[in-house]
Amino acid sequence: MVRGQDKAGGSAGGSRQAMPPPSRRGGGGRPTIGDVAALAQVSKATVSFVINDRPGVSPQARQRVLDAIDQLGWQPNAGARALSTKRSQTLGLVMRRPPELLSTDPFFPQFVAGIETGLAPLGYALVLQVVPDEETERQAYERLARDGRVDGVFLTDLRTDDPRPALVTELGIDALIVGPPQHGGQVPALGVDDGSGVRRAVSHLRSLGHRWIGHVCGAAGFVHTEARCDAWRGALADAGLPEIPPVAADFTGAAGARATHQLLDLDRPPTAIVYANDLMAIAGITAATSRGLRVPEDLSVVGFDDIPLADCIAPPLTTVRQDVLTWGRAAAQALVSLTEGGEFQAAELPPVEFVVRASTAPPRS
Amino acid sequence: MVRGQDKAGGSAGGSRQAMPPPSRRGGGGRPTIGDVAALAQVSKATVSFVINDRPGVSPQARQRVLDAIDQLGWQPNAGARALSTKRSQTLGLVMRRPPELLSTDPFFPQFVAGIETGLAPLGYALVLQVVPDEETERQAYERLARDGRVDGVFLTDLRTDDPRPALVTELGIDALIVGPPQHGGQVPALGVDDGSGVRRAVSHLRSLGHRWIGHVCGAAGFVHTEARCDAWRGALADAGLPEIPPVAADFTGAAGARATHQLLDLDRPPTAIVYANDLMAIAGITAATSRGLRVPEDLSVVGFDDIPLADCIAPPLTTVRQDVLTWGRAAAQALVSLTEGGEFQAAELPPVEFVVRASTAPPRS
DNA sequence: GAGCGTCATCAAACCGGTTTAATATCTAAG
DNA sequence: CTTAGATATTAAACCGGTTTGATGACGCTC
Repeated sequence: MVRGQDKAGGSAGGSRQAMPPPSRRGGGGRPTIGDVAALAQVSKATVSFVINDRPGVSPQARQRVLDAIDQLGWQPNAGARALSTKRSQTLGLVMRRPPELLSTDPFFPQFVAGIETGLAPLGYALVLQVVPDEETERQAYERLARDGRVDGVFLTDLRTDDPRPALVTELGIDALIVGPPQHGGQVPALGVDDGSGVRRAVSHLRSLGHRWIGHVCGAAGFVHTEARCDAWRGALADAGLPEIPPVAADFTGAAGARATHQLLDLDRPPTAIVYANDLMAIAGITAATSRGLRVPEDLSVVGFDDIPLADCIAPPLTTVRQDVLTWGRAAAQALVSLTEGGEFQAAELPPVEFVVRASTAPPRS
Repeated sequence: MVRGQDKAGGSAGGSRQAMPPPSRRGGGGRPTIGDVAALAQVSKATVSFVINDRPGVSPQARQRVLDAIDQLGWQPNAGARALSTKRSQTLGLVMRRPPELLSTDPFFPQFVAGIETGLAPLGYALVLQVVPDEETERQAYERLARDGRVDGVFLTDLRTDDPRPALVTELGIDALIVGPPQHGGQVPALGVDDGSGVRRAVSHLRSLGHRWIGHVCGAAGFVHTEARCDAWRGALADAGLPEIPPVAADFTGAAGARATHQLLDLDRPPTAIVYANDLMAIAGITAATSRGLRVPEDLSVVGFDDIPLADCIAPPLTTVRQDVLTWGRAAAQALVSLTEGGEFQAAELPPVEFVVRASTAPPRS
């Protein structure tokens, strides 16, 4: 296919007449500097001068170029990226999270390491972005997609009504949701069954004799938080146990302690509590201990994650362990195969592991 | 400067005579497919076929190309990267660490987040690699440098006699050491004074009345481990306190517990222990408690890092907090300015903060 | 020995911004 | 009115791999 090369011939200058708009490339291709130049009726060089803020451009031409850029939604392709192949051999991971909260989460580093072990043998690289809010997040994905820096992106920490599945579909970039499949199902997903861990915890506690079990869930609005909460309700119902309303927290130690006190302040406090992560569980143990309760004699505690510290505290924490490393590796392989062949087959992930330590025991009475 | 374009004219085939080797580009430029083609006396296309394992190349030509590639140390530039500018607007971070150990470290995610907050406003991206061993690490840097994927790299977790400063100098890529300046001083460095935190800890314990203080240091071979150990010795000497030989550990909870028992098994056990990180300190508290000691009444404990959990355990951990986020941001800005202007001026970093909580108290007697 | 098919080889075009060098236009001075 | 100088403008080359289309060499058959 022939594409118009710069401005059509004829004497420069003179009167500028309206021309039929040059044909845009069809389909999903992003606009180019040539498209902008054609639309603005200038040369590519002038467009380049404008976007690089170089002198030698008349205000009129500059404005036409700016308008054209705006109209086409164009932005310079980072370094005529991955020039011939159109493939950058690079995947993107955007984390939306307040930076100061990142270190509370054992998931992130493990998952990144897992991605890397999956990507390295395939010759792929990973570009990482950490953004503070939704607006920045959106911009990050748009930039990543438009300048062709990545062949595909991971979507983590999906929220209920998350705009990103629609966004990546609109941008036309390959994406993989890290977590359970979404309702719409537009974007492929790869995730372990969060619920099975919770069910294992409930069944463990029930077999110990617990009948009155509380739950401290994670930050509201996250898909996996809802999933775990639902699983908890389901597990209780299946076991024929009564339900204490789950207490909302946000994965931080402070919130975990607060939620624990809230549960223990009930007229009939639970004999066991399942937490949505280890950090809150450990804070919960400390909170319970400070009230004179002994763990596990007076209160059984189950965490989630199996952070390295879970084994180092007193009592060692009974918890749910996910093989995040393997998960990350599988996700990497799945996304690469998606961007290369278009085919996606959900890999088999190892099931969550239930690690029984010493923070759970039969209830007192 | 004119560069030889493909094979010089003349009829193809026929006798192959030795030609004077085509002039290589001078200086720091990496060799190109054209250089390889000229040296192998084939066209660029043939080289491309060879390196892409496509059919249609005679064994002889293939071998000559492979030899030429080998001789020049050439590898294909990833996508004619950052084509005109020669700048990828991307920085690289290579973490050499067993993937399963990554989540023990609060430094990594915080630092990455800090880099990102520094990089995002400048329009830079970060590519991340996690490698398991030194060989892979070296390869990672070489690839990153040769295919021009990054403009510069961060060097973290520097070891004594680390090969990387020499490596990046040899590869001719900009680099920034994250940590105290190195002896050679070839590569600029940006780091907080690890020692001051240790000195603060010792001075705090001394003012409480402790005279017999132990130290559990981190994994051997790391520059910052040595720095903290040296600082500890210096602080003891300055304070006129006797020195218990520091116990080597490796930053894991298990090692922290082991080292703690080792210190408490001494004929005259210390009344306070300073740990090289919080994880070991918390494991140490648990170990001491399991021996019937109370913290802080019978043993004072000081950690390092101020992980989110430090505040959630009993007793809350007295520890040294570094502003890793700010550090990462400053490192990002410094490395960008280095790659862009060549100038490096060490930014001012906030000093470490000493957080007094409840794991330290005056000694018993 | 002409005709055909196969295979190795390479010149040239291409990807999309950047930069150079040359041209066109305009103003001010002579 | 001519000319020098400044300014606006753009065609073309360039960066470095990839791919195409064409050419040439060779072996085989009739």
